[in-house]
Amino acid sequence: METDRHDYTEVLTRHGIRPTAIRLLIYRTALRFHDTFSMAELEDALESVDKSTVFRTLSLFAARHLVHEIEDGTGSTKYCLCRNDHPCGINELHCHFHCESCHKTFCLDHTHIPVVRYPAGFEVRQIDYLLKGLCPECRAKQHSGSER
Amino acid sequence: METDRHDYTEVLTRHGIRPTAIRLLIYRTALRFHDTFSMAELEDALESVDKSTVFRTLSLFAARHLVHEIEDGTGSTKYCLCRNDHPCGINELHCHFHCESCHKTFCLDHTHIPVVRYPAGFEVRQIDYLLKGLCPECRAKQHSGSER
DNA sequence: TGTATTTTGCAACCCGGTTGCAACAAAATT
DNA sequence: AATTTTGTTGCAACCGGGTTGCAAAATACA
Repeated sequence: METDRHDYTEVLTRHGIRPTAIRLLIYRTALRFHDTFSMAELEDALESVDKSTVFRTLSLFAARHLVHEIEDGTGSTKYCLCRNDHPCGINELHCHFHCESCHKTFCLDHTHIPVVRYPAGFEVRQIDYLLKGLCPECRAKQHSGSER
Repeated sequence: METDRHDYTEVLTRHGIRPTAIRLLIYRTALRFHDTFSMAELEDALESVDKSTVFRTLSLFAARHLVHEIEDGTGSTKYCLCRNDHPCGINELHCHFHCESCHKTFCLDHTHIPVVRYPAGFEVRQIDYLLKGLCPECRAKQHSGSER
């Protein structure tokens, strides 16, 4: 839980976001999550920031391609920091994995989304690829249990 | 808007679902949608059935693999009838396309989801592949307009 | 036909997300 | 530096899709 004192002003400005104190704080806090996080989780980690501010900040970050939004089927949007410093092209997107047991959603950073051939006429701007099942931990737990 | 009088009792029973009058009605109504539909759309098409019943019926259908649930990022779950008469394997799933302009979600029935190589330890049970962008109609409209 | 079980409708609720507005802070202007 | 303008934040209220408890109705079963 060490506090990151590095200054990310430049990161925000590069994305066309005004680096207010709260935005920098939110960005620093988001960095602590290595996989995805929800608005609520970020809110908890922040304590003193209002939920509407967190919401608006994440929306802004998403619009400026600083975070990705992920629908993992739980009904609550997840976010993850984009490690690229430019808007991700279709070929740079990575897959996500949602564990149906512990409900964590993982970034498979090294697993790129394969682009399918789709019918003519459609214009694709974004792709989501979501695997669902059991994460390694939950799988181990399950097997060690009643071996069902 | 013709009414389908065919009897789908057998379809439901084959999936382990008791064929009550309402469930048959809901199934027949769902058949009228060629792409995906939301709970609300189905409710409208049904008129006289309560929303909780529609909800519980769709949940049951989904649990019994009679419909697929699709998260298209709008926050409202979409459904589509599964045309297979057995639970779809990982290799039988199809992609979906969500239009960011008209907000319709299409089934790309003939575009199967490519299965990626994922890190060891994960157990995959389900995959969602969602393309987002403009559907052919909206794309045409946009181009014919101010040609921006 | 009477009893047990399941399904349905109604109403109320939950909760993540979203918005209007006033207070506040930062930036631009004089 | 003081003032005006613009953008940001917190608060509270709201919205809407989804979900649940419960009693009534329908269905299965003895």
